[in-house]
Amino acid sequence: MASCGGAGHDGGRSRPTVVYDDLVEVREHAATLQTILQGSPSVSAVDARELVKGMMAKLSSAMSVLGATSGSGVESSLGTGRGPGPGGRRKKPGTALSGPHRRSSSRRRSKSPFINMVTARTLNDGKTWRKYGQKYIHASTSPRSYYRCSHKPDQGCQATRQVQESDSNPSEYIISYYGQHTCKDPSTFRSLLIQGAADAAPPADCSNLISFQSINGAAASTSTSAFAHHVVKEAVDLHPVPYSRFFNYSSWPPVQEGMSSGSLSPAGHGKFMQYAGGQLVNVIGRRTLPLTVGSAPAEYWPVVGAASVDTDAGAGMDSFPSSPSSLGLMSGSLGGSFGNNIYDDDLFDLIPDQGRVPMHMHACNTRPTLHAWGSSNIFL
DNA sequence: GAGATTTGACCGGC
DNA sequence: GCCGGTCAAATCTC
Repeated sequence: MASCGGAGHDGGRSRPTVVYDDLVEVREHAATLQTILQGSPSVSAVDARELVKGMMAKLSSAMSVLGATSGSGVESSLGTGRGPGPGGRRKKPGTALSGPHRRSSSRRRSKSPFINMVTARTLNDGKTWRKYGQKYIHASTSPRSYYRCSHKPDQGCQATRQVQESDSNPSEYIISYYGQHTCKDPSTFRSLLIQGAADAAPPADCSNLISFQSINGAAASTSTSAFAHHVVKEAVDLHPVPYSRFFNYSSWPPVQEGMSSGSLSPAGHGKFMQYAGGQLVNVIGRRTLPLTVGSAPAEYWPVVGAASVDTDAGAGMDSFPSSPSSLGLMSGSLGGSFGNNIYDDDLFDLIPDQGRVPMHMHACNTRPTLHAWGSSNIFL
């Protein structure tokens, strides 16, 4: 009964132990791969392939374990929180809910599916949220705040998010999103656009949109691109759907000196934007191969720096195109293939171009562009 | 007064 | 029994 937590998995190891061990191993492999990608001649592509294979297997194992707990497990070690915001109740009288106030209906409903987790510098992501709870969770020095969409009462929007201060960087928040916005708030206009543009039947699972385009837009003809292709193919082979939906290859091994760096834009020195969880995520990487599969917190990829979001009190969402359509993609190469899958929102990759525009984009003065979703893109 | 936040209690899953 | 997610009254801000 009480010990049913994970005894059935992997020789009696507890579930957290299994996951942790697997992830540690993946991290080690990733580090090795980083070395390979940085041009170590002593390791062949075959070795890299084997490493990737091992990583995929471990990740699959970890995910299968986490899958049972759906969402709650992916944020196991979130950091510290932040004190309550301005306003609100100052003190609580000694009222205790008793007798007539006691609630009888079920309080714990099935949790909305985990959508995404991002690191942000502000809590404003362009959506309107209503805080409904705050709690100090176990082993955490600061509270976790619970928000639901403000439009839940009137439109039944089931989107929720959990906010906690980043452990590594107190100025940042780790935000986990659950459930998809179904409200028609202007802030979710992008979703409506996507919906409207979905005339053409999308692939069965658009969340598996992948781009192998190199970050500077150059042809993906290097061995690195080939490798990237292989990485994703491995992922697909091993984990057709959930894998790609869970992991974000945007942060995949930084491709550095090894690739055709000559054409790399000085301005494109490693930051690019990604749309994640309804937010524009400023992925702080280096010459990262913008290989994107689904959505997932960048921190799952230890090779690259943390992702962060800066919408700065909403200004970011106001001044920055918040959807593929607003970037002119709906009628472009994307066509109608950007479907109405609820995960599609997370599927486009934004990278800086060399141009500079007065667009509000934290730590990135470059003009965001989308990858040329063309023949190099694959629907899985 | 309306809407948002705070916070202790409640409740279900593990 | 513990822990985390949610409820809802009390309270605050505008």
